[in-house]
Amino acid sequence: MVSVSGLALPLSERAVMLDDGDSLSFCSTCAFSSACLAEGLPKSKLSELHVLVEHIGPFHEGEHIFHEGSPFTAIAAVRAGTVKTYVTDASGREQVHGFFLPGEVIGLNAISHARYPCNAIALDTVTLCRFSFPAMATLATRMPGLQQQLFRLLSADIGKAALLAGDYSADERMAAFLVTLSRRYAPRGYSANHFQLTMARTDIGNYLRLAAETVSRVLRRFQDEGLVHIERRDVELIDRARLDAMAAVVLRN
Amino acid sequence: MVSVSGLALPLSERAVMLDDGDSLSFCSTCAFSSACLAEGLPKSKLSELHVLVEHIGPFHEGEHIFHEGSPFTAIAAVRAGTVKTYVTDASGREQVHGFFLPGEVIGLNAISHARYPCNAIALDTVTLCRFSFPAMATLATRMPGLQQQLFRLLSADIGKAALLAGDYSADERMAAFLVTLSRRYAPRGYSANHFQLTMARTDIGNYLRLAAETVSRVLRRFQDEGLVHIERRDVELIDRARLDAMAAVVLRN
DNA sequence: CGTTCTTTTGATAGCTCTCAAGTCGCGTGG
DNA sequence: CCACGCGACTTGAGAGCTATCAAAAGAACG
Repeated sequence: MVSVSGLALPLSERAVMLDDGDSLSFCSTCAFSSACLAEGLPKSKLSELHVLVEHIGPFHEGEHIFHEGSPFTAIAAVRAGTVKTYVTDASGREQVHGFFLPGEVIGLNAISHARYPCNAIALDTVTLCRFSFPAMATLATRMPGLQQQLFRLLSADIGKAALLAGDYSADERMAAFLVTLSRRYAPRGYSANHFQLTMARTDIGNYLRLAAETVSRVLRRFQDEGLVHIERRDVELIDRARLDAMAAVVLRN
Repeated sequence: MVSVSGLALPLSERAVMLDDGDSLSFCSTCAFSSACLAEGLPKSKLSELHVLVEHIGPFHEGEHIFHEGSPFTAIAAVRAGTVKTYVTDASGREQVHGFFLPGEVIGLNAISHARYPCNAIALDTVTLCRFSFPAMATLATRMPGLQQQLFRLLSADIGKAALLAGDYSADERMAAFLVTLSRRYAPRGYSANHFQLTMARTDIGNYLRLAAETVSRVLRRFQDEGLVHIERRDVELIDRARLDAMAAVVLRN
């Protein structure tokens, strides 16, 4: 829980990484790819965007990327690893807001209050692309495509937050969770039906608003019913059709 | 449920209202006021923004303002009345996403998919300020203040959606609902502790993810405990301190 | 190889939902 | 003006889903 001293504001203070040579293969799957890699844009503008980007990390499991209440300076795209965002309520219980996989953007909900409204922590080894938000907003006035992309990202996050707000059964929530993970992993080159959970059962429960025990029981039953095969954090989706059907109630498709 | 023919796309098709002379007193409480009324801006730019605005309505109780799946063209600020946004799930049950009071903005969650992801319906007589979004985005590239305002509005909506997603008791949800209404009415010139509910118990339940009967019971108990005085849709907050305390669990302040 | 955390499994309790009936208010029409 | 009818709201009883408490099994780590 306690952050390592000196890393209290890591998203703004961390040393920039040397180029690891993997930029391009990552960028093509990132949420900013259409802006970063836009082929129709003049090279001068593209380089302006790339100048904004700082590769930071690695953050190790349990390290915080930002804390609730810290001044907002930057958003960041996940390059590698998984980030969990969460808040701790009055009674000390954790409420997980979301998990962010490679290519996804953290910090968007901090714009309105100029402070991060939640904590962000690395669930495994995480590297990030950091974008100074003031600089990015300024650039967006000259790059309508970038502005559009930011509007779209923000708007999409409104919808994501609304999804889990519905009153669904434990089964529906769990199915939606698994299917969503699959749909986010697949386009990034991971297997759609076989992946590793990077978060604990407790985290899943705090995200889905279920007790960790309920998570365990539902997964057990899903396995008994032939929907999935699960061993520790290794997940294989077996009956994808039925899972999709259960998840559809939540995901609306 | 069925929209009056010819009004299927009212937000984009409705006739523009004549100026009712009340623009300024409304605008000062609207979410765009800082942009619309910005005093530091050149008059040329201000007039550009005002040109974007179309006053539309009135919509009467039960009339739809937009439908789920309709092409997204515009966002709108509520001028008068209350708007409810909702979706209907597979089993035919309504999930209310939010209530929008005068000064608040609807349609922001439609940007990412270029379609409205939910329905919007008037709970009483509603008038709106319509903003063509493409035009507004274009203007935002020349008005950094407007762009900032849009980013902030979008970002704030992410947080609003996340609030109700937590697992709170019926009492906490209801207290948060009442306190939030009060806090939104007050700065718009309404009484902070005495106001009318514009929505049915059913709507409140579908918003808070409670059965309508539970809403009724909780309100009854709040009254028995001296927290509020309620008669039909007339609400008076009595013990504001205790209500705030209960709501704080949800609202995080 | 012991310690610790994670996960699983079981038993019980509790909150809220569902079903059902009854009350109230309001608009309509006689 | 009043009776009627419909929808909104209230109130009660019982069931169900999930949380909580408790304990044990299993994996990870030094």
